[in-house]
Amino acid sequence: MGKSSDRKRKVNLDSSSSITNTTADNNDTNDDGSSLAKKHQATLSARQSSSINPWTGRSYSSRYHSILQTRLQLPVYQFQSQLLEAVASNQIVVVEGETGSGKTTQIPQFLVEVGYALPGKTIVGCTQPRRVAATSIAARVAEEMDVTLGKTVGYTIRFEDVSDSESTVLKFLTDGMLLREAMNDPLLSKYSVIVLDEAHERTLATDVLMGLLMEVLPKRKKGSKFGELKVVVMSATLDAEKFQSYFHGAPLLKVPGRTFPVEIFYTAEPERNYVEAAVRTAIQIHKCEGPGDILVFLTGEQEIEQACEEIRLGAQDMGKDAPELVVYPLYSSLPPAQQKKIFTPAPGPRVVGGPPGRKVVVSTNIAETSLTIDGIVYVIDPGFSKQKVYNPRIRVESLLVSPISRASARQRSGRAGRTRPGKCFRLYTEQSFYNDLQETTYPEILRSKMANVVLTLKKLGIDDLVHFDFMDPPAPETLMRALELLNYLGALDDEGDMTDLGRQMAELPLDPQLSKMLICSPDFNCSEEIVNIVAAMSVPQIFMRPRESAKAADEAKAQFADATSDHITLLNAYAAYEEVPIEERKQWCWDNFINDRSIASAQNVKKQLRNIMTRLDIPLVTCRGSNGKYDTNTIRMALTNAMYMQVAYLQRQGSYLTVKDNQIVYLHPSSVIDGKPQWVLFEEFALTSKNYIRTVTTTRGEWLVDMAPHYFDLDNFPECEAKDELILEYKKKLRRG
DNA sequence: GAGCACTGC
Repeated sequence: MGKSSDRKRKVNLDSSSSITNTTADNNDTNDDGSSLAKKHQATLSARQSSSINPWTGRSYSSRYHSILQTRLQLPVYQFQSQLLEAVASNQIVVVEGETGSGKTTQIPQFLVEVGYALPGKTIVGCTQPRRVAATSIAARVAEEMDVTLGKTVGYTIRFEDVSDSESTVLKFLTDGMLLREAMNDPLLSKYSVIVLDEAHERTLATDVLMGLLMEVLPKRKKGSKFGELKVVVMSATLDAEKFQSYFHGAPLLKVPGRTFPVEIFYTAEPERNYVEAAVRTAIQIHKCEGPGDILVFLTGEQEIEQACEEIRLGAQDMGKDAPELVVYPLYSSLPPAQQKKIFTPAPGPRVVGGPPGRKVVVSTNIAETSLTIDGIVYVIDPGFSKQKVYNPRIRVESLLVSPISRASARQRSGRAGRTRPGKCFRLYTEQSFYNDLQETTYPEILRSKMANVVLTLKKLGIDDLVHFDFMDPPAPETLMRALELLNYLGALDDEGDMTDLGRQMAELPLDPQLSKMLICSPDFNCSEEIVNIVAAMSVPQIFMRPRESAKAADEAKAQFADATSDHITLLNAYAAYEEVPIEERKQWCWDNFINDRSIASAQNVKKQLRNIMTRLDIPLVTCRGSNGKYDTNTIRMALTNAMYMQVAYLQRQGSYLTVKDNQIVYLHPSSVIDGKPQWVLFEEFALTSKNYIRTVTTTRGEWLVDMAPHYFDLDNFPECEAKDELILEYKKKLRRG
């Protein structure tokens, strides 16, 4: 885009509105922060007294003015000029804002109002960890600015881009989406300001973005090719200082929130059974405390359903005269209709003038950040949640019930004070709170496999991973494992440089093994089948198995079963679903114990993958014969080709031993695999009552020897039939030359 | 013979 067209746009903008561009140009090199801020202030005053909306050129609606009145009450308004001054004179500013401060909706607006964005040229971007947040905040802000969603204000999430390159000046997007954009535009050239919201959550994407910004900011100083890039990092209280020091002493602005005090109670003694204690406490509150709803935090579906049942029974025991108590479970795999029930108001009194009823929500961590329930006055916090842990030694990611952090505990108790003063009952001792709990939850980057992150960073042009400035650097062993895997997959060469295959893999929104599987699948003549398998594996569990109808569910699944492969079973179910007419699909899913939300999102993923495949020139070919049957051998070969490092072999005792790590594992009972094959490859470990491997496909020694001769170290193999078979295959291979 | 916390591309 030439300079003259830029100038023209600017002129157009200026003539149709009162927006002036004091900083976005980066031409005002003589200005210091405070004079810029004064200009901003003048601009804002002009704006606020105007009756014409500069973004639309139309008069403001009456709704705009009424919303403006409430906006002006938000605590963040007191800090508007301070913030703008800090942003004007610094590249990075850290904002610490409590809930209710209004920072998320207002700060991005302050920035566009003073001209940081130029329509069609630069925009202000604001990241969110979750899609719902990105879409709902964008909608709210569009309403506040009295503009059309998708024009002046927009959002971008996976599968959905509601923004416009010509007119959008403020865009909300998920942190993962911004990372994707960075892969094609490493200097983030279309952004003039990036607001990283909810940075304290420390999602994988936020952490990578922060490290990336540390590299990008020196290249986006004033006067650089794409102009100056500003960054506003927004965090909840407590760890803002950590962000400040990470960003080399960037100014820190503290914005107070607006919440009510919450009284904290601890138990005198540690509780042995936290579910039972939580149930007891809920009943106790119902008996003894004033009106107000209760929120109970537990760790998983089963625990929650059990606790709900016990609380209902406890309430029944109180008799018909006690006020009514309604109990709702809440976890993510619950159908949306049932999730919405938590918002139904608590029941009224049983008799006119009597004490009102009460609502109890028993929830996973979803209620800690993702969902806010109004009217909660009491919180019960047993102090646990399920957390992902990664063990690089055995290369296993698993879910473990673990103690929460003090930051989480404070977040949970805060849920009691959103509408009025509340109480929080922590089912552990005060001593335990201070001595046993960690201050903050380990960031996700320290609990995850790094293969995908490493691939992303390489694609972003960052070669020196060892010196990449992570806020919390992952363990060297975790990085080593990632580099090793990517080398095995052929994404990185022996020097650690990205290969053409690696570049293609980075384009796909998948784990590296799955990317490789998809890219190489045409070699096995089955990319149509592999894209279905990969899509079905990228979504939550498709086969449902409710405890009360386990047998029927197993029978339904058996119709799709392929005795050699859980992966192909998944493929059969998915392919059957696609054959069903759209209007009958919901019923079909119900009849066949298929999770309809899940399989529908698999279809979305597939659509996206096929678009990328077209772009990368990966042909779509099928191994389906004229009889409609798959050549399952070639599918299993395609699986083996990408997953030979996740292989286990049968031992005499009937258990399996993983190659390289020598872990004893067992076939998961949900597997449809027939008998005990010699060689299996597996998708995941499930560390529960035993070390299970889940989603398993039988493979063959000869394929492994063909596809991954370098991977198998026969000298260190225990004596077993699998080894004998492998040796035989090697000999055959030698003879073949 | 069993259990998927929560996100995201």
